[in-house]
Order: sequence, then C-alpha cells, then structure tokens
Amino acid sequence: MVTIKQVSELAGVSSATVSRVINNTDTVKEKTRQQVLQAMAKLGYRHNVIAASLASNKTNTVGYVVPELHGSFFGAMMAGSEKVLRDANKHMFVVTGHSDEKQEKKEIEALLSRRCDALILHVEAVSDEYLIDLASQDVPLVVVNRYIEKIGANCISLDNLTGGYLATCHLLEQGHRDIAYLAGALFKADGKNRLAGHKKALAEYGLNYNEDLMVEGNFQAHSGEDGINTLHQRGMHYTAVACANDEMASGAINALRNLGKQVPEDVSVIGFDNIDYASYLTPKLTTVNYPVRDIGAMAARWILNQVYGDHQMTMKHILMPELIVRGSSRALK
Amino acid sequence: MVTIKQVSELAGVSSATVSRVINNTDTVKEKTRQQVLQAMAKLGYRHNVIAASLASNKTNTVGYVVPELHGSFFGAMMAGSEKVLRDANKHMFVVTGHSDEKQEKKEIEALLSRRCDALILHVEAVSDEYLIDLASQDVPLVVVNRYIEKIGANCISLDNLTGGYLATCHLLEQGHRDIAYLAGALFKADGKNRLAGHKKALAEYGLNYNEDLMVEGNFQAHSGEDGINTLHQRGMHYTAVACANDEMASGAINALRNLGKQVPEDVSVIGFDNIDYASYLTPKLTTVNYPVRDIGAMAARWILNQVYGDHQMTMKHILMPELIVRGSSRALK
DNA sequence: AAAATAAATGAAAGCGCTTACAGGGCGTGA
DNA sequence: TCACGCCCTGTAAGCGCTTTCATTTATTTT
Repeated sequence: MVTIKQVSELAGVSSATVSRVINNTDTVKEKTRQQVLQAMAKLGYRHNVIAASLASNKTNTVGYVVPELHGSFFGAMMAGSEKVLRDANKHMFVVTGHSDEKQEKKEIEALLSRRCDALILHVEAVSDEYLIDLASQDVPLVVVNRYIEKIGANCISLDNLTGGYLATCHLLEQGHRDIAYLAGALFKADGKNRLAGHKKALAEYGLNYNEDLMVEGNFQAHSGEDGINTLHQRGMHYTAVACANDEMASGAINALRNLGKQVPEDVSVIGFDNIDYASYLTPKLTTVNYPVRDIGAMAARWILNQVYGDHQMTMKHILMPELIVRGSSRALK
Repeated sequence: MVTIKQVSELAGVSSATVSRVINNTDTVKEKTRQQVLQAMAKLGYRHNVIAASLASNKTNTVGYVVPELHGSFFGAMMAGSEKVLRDANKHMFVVTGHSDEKQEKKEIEALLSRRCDALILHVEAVSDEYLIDLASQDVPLVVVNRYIEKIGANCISLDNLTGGYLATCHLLEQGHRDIAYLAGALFKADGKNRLAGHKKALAEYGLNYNEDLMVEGNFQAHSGEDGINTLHQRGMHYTAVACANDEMASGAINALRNLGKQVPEDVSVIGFDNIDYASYLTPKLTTVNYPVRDIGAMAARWILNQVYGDHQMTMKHILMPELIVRGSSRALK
C-alpha cells in the first residue's frame, strides 16, 4: 500500500506537506503542490480515510438508521438525505433497525463505535427516554418521523394527526357519514396519530367514532385486504374507507373488488403517503401527500447545520401533509 | 473518550488483554475476562472501530454501489444482501452512482479509500474494461446485474434475455402476432437483453421484428405512457405490448386507457420485474419475476465466500426469471 | 522433584494519518 | 542595513487499537 510517506519522499517534501495538499489546509506553494500531485499520481496513491479519521477524530460520515431497506418509502427518504449530504461531501452509513428495540439499540451502538459524526434515526421501538438520553451525549442526532417534546429541536416529523384529519374531512365533505378506518400498527406513533386525526374530523362533524368500523393493520397491503374482510364479517355498513397508508388502501381496493364493490362508485377509498405508484392504481388513489424526500433532506440539513457548521439553511421541524384528490373517492350520491 | 488503556488500568491488566477479550481472540482466563468486562461496563467503554480497522487492516465493511436509493428495486436488493451480511457481522456502506460514469468511479474510489473489505457493484456507466481492471486489483468485488465474460466468476446477474423471451412467448402463445415493445434504456445491458429476448421469440415464431412497433424509453413509468402515445401517433396497430419493466407497463396501461382501450380486452400488456405493487394494479399485471432479493443475497454470499472465507454456501451466478401470469394479458379473440 | 509443555499475559512496535509548534527564507519599511 | 512579519515547510507527538514476540505462570509428564 502506498502511503503518504512514500509520496513525500518521491516529492522531496515532508509527509505533513503531503497531508496539506490532500486536505487543502494551510498554504502550500503551487510548485510544491504540483510536485506532490505528480508523486501521488505516479505512485497511484490512495488516501486512507480510516487513518485520517483516527487522526482527525472525525469521519465525515452520518449514521442512518431505518427500519427496513426495502419498500419505496425509506429509499425516498434516504435519497433526500443523500443528495444534501453528498453536496457537502459527507457520506451515510445506513443500517436497519427492523422496528425491534434490541436491534435498534445494537445498531445505534455500532454507529457510535464507528465514530459517526452524527446520527439520523428513524427508529420505532426504542423509548423516548432512550433517545433523550442519547441526545444528551456527545453525538448530535436527529430523530425523523417522530416527535419527542423534550428534544423537539432534534425532531423532524410530519404532522400525522393533521394528515389523518385532512383525509377524513375530505370524505365528510363529500357527504360520507359511514366511514370505516383501516389503521396502521397502533403501537407506532404515526399509526396512532393518523387515527387520532380521523377521530378529530368525525368529532368536528358531530359524529360518533364507532370502534367496530375500525380495524388495526400493520401498514402492509395484505392487512388492508384483511381489514376489509374483517369489516365484511362484522357485517358493517360504510360508504367510505380511510386507510393508514397507500399500501393498505391498495389492499383494501382489491378486497372490495373481490366482494363485488366498485371503487369509488360503491365505496370511496383514501390512502396516505402518496407513494410512487398511487397514481398508477385503478382508480387513481386519492391520498394525503407525505413529503418523504423533503423530510430526508431536512434531516440532512439539520446535521449540516449542527455538526458541520453550515448555518445558511432554513429549517422546518414539522412538515405539513396535503390532500391529493384523485379518482378513488367521490361524493356520496 | 474512554480508551482501552483506561480499561486496562482499572482492570489491572495490559491493554493487549483488553483487546483480546473484546475480539475474543487467543485465550484469556475467565477471571481476567470478567474483570475486564466489569471495568468496561463501569467506565462505559465503547470500542473504537476506526482505530481497530486501522490497526488490523480490515473494516468488516462491504462497499455497495447502487444507481439510486429511491424506488423499490434497489431497496429490495440491498435488503437481500443486508440480511446475509448481518448474520455474518459485516456491514454495508452504501453509495449511489446515478448511472453516471464519473460519479460511479468517484464513489468506487471513495469506497476503496474507506478500505472496504469488498465491493458489491450495481454500476451501469463504467466500462467493462474498468471493472476488469478493478477486479484484478487487491479488493474483491462482485458485479451485480451485469455479465462480463472475462470476470464471469465475479458476476451475478439475471438472464434478461430469457426474461424478455418468456414475456413475448407468452403473448405469442396467446395468439398475438402484432406485438409492440416498449424498451428500457438501450444503453443499459438489461434494456438491450430484454429486447433481444423479445426478438428471439418473434424469430422463433417466424415473425419479422418491426422497428416501428418499438419505442425506447428509460424504465420510468412516464416513458411507458410516452411510448404508447408515440405508437399511437405512428398509427401502429397491435394487440399486445411487452414492456421492459413494470413501471413502464403501469404507464402504458394508463395511456392505453386514456386512448380508450381496455386492458386486456383490447390490448394485452406484460411487464417485467414483478415489483411489489404489480398485483395491486388493475388489472393485475402479468409479468416476469425478477428475484431481486435473491440476487442481493447471492452477491453477499459471494463476498462472504471469497473474502471472509465462508465456503459452505452454494453459489449461482445467473438466476432465471419466470413468467407470472395475471390479469393484464389474455388470449387473442 | 525436575523437566517439558501449555496457557496466560505483558511490552512495544506499528497501522497511516493529522496537527500543533517551531524554524527558515524573504520582502518591506524605517 | 536591520528588524519585523508573513509564507511556507519540517519535526514529532500522538489518534486508539492490534499483534508479534517474549516472558511469566500453571499444568503435565517422567
């Protein structure tokens, strides 16, 4: 392996000078710089980032915990972050927590062991206390898609309650009164808050929330199908269904069709997230837009801001969802 | 920062011994080990992976280049790899190449600088020669979704030609003879090979390939729409469309519908990839399954096999696609 | 009980780089 | 001409860990 030492010898300078031209620190005479550059090229020198990290005590790396790698959601979020970080010459080290407390803790620990300069966490299983404690330690961190009051400044999230509210309001405005709700996993904050928004909307219209019209799922498509079938078994009547996310809405539409009901003629369906293919479903899915990419970008900005001292960027901690009306919902006849 | 040194002092042993208990190397008396463990706990010691990597000259990290982070395709692939690597206690360092030669090279260089133990590359813009050259250097690498003969042993890919062949054969078997083809980006090997498979199928049925029935796209949904519209402008007649991937098929179905054509009544459509939501489209999409996750897993196995000396796993270098018939295709009346 | 072998530990030399700190060279103003 | 500063460069001390080699201690063997 070619080292800085060898380069310095060939170039006839000290290793400190080589380091200086690599990092563009201090001043180096142009002539010297050229000699060094030539020596590096000649020897095929490759900078050793590991050694540099150890010596300088920073890695230029942001640790990133997501629940899963598959599915388009986290990919979009990471893409948002990546672009911002790349422009600042920072890298991401991505690991997966699988919504499991042990796993999440283990991975966070691993990221700290790797001496990440900062962390972006989309974690679901660890407690608020754990995160509050972590935030009080030396490594800066931003929590994504989760709001924890005590460390609100470190959180970037979507207003899920408003999102759920918007969705159900839309159905109500269309004249629907018997509205089923297919919830996401309720142990997750977003699942809970979206449902809360739904209830809030009902309350505003003076309607009672009927427990029997709600089925808890897990954000996956098949749980949307299951939800519809459960409602059917319960013999419930409804003219609209609000879903915790678009995947579940896809499943719901399929299940409704299997039961011989047309969407939106017989039942209106609204999703949440506005995933990539929402407009490729038939009918095109009415949903609530979740600016995932923006959230990812925002998280990265926060890091740049806090850790690398880039203060010329505006920050938002709570992003607002917005209603997107397409073909899967319509006014009640 | 708590170091191994401090731990060793508190435990009354040398730092070498502490290192031994951390890494489980050599033999350490049980009593000593306990003392060290206690000291570590008491001081809140956290292993410094960077320092360890420098000293041991390995990082336990696999560098991973994908074109993009968003979309469900690469997410699934990475998930496949991640699971295998996690079980072996290895980590992934993911970067994006954006199908741009400069970018891909830059990122590969960055991964080497980070001293990754091995590389998994899903790159599209760099030349075969570049990869062949890279493979001859010191860092082991596996190329995914691309077959380069000279380094065939380092490649893991899908038989795209067979995939394209299967798709068109299906349509032919259903009696279709006027089959349009919406190609992916033809500068990419998979785009090219899928089209080649299409041609092969036509040839086998003694049909001429009609250039005018083909439109080149870019694998994205809107290019599927554009493709259909282009065909329409050209005034082409066809009873079936084979698409380079499911996204384009989604777009195509939408565009056909806008032109007042029913799928599959008027036109049969077949996709490629079997992405997550293929069965949530209406009609459910007939497609060719792409075992992405398996490919990701296989790549990781290869690494484990080559780099970390785990030889008890079977390898496959070329995976086979298979036809999945759903509702978007039907026999010609 | 002495000798031979095995087990457990320590000393110390790096791994390749960064970064104070110090020093030499040189232009400028008095 | 001399002193002051400014550039530019070199010296050397780490960063926190691994690992070889040597040494000490424990266990067998004869």
